[in-house]
Amino acid sequence: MSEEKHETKEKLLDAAESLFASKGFDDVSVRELAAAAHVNVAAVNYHFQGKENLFHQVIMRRFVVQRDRSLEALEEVLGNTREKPGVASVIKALVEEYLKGTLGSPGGSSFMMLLAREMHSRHSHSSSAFFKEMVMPIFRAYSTALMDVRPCLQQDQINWVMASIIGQIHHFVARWHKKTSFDEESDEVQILISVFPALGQPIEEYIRLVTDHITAFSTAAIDSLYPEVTP
Amino acid sequence: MSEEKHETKEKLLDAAESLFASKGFDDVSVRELAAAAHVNVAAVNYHFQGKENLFHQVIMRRFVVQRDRSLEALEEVLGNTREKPGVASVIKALVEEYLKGTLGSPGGSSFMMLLAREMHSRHSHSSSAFFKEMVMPIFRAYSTALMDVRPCLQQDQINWVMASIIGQIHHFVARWHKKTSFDEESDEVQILISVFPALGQPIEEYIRLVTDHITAFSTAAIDSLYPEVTP
DNA sequence: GCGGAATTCAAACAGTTGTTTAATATTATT
DNA sequence: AATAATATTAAACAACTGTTTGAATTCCGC
Repeated sequence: MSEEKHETKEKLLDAAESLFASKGFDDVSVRELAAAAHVNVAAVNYHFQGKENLFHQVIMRRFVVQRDRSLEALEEVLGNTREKPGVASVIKALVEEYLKGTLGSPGGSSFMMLLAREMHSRHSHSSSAFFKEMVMPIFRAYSTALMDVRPCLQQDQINWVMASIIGQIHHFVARWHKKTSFDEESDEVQILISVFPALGQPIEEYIRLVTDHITAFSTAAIDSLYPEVTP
Repeated sequence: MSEEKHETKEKLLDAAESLFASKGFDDVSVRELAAAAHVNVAAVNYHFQGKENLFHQVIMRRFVVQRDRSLEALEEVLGNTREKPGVASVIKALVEEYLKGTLGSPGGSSFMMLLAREMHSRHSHSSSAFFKEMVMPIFRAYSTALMDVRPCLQQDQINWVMASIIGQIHHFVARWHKKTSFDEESDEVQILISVFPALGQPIEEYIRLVTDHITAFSTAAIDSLYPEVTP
């Protein structure tokens, strides 16, 4: 056969990624995972050591690429020597890369929602490691970038601003997730779209609109609250 | 006895509110609920018709007061005839009342996180009704209020702005929830506090700081993007 | 092709889940 | 006080959970 080398271990990871994303950790049984991967039930405990660990590895495999893409996008903006980057370009890089990573691939939004959901639950597993290795690097990189392009910003002020931006991003991701994970014709989704027409657009356009809004909104706030000191 | 009239139905509702809030829907068993309410297991199916419905009624009972408080707070601001209210006062009312309602009472943050979590899950039950009766009224009331105090704002622009504000609110609620629902001494919480010192404050101070920040941040953005047309 | 390790498999395990049953107790009505 | 409606109870139900077992199979270096 062609791709016979798809080991059961990877078949499980793939099936798990898709299933966990769409139904959450608790609502996927080990048997369901095994069936979707065309694999025996015991495989989950043989290759990984239990359902929890499988979940854990699924999360890691996916989020590592998101982290690296975010950091690369920032470097690209900062390394653009043609013109000195401003607050807007840093924010735009953060928002755009995050949205592309989360909403760009199929099931991406579900996956990020799942992550958010599971991070606030008693499955503390090594969520601390996840936090330190995945979340913090992005946070720090963009914080220092902001400090570079707007030197008058205090660390304290940056933390508040970053929180506001990330809060907005999550919210718009959640909105898209709600639209796609529910029945498109359902009552609730209809109302949601009617009150927020951007949701009716295709995903690329939605990403563009949201990126532009968050960037404009946040940049305006920063420029107004912490204006650049003119030399 | 004094308050003997505590029917099992209400005892169950009380116990369920507390338990659901701290552990989520799936992680609370019917037997656990019954035990906490000092009531027989079957009571949950006799008085309500299954666990799902009990959960549903718990949510409603709690959120109705939150909705009414939010609407009252807005009326109070708008009815203040001493001086014409501005964008800032409307936003402040929205943020402050929401934070007080969610973080003010014990287990409040858990409850709102639970709500957010469960709304994006296959428990579609009549979440549509919840959306229409609880979320939309608040959304509409504050939208029209914003339009009143800043007439040049288009409906479309208001929707974007409201999304940004609500996104920020949820994020700060989620941060507090994470701090309180985890072990205070845990690795992750320590990092979180170190990177965001406001979390180390008592809850009243946290609410005040967050309210002021979101209000200032969002007002600055609105004033800059959609300035008042001077007559 | 043989032998030993690595993998797959059906079956069983030990719990827990939400819900139902049928008997009992309580309350309200006549 | 007797009757009917309502509540409460312990026990059982059937279905599902994640995990383990031990035999059967496949793989791979020799």
